[in-house]
Amino acid sequence: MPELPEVEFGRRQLEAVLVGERLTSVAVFDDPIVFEGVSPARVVAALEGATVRAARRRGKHLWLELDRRPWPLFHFGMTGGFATPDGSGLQLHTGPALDAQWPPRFAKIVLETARGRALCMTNARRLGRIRLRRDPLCESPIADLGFDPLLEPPDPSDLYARLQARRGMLKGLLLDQRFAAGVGNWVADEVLHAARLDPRRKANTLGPAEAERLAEALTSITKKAVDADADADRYPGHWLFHQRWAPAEGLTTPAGDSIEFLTLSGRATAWVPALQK
DNA sequence: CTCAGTGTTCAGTG
DNA sequence: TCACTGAACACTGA
Repeated sequence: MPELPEVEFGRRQLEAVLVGERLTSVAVFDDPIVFEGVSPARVVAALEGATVRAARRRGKHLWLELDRRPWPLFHFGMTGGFATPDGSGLQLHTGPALDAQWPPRFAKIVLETARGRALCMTNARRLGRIRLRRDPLCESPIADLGFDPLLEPPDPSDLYARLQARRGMLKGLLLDQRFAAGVGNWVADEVLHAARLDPRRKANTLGPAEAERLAEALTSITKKAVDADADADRYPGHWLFHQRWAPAEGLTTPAGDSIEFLTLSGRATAWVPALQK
């Protein structure tokens, strides 16, 4: 998915549909990959009858706080999202848009509540994971995450110090979840675009002023995307986002600067050489 | 048929 | 051990 903005959208879905509700029916689709070998029976036993207290997010990870443990964790990998029977929900890379079909294609788990609400997680490419943890913040994988730009806006001088200790390219560093949690491929490019930094720059070559621009961009880009409900149509028109998905036709920004496309740190990368140094 | 792809992990290297 | 790179994973849709 699903990067920080889309995952936060998912958290709000969980909150709106499930918080305060008792889970009366849990249907699990047998998938040893998505469930990491945890048996369907164990997942059902953990959730059925429990009441949802809260929906939390850190980086690209989501979890539900229940009135008993363990708690379920959700990670989407590169595809999927949550869906409800009314056909709403944000689905990424799952092919056809949600339709009347329920549960939808690629459903991995369906949760139903005592008051008749329902929510389902889909995951077409099976790179996502559903896990059970007793204390998510203190256990892998969430315990290994770096700062979340929304939950813990980085202090510019702290960020500068951490950049000094890194020799790799900014692009690769931003994608490292132990460095900054929730930054994915398009967010990384958008942040570097906003901070006017070349994605190939080595982290330890940045000056304090550049580190400050990076810190500011990390919070402002993620905040704006979340405020727009991860709806690309509501993202500011000058964002690189609008051009990066169609390189063939969008080789320049609205301002007329050319956009460069290259694979960096193994990911498709877009930037504007005239602006990003 | 081939290939890219909004993520993560692991093996290999320095 | 750490930091970094690139391949692998699994699957859909163009």
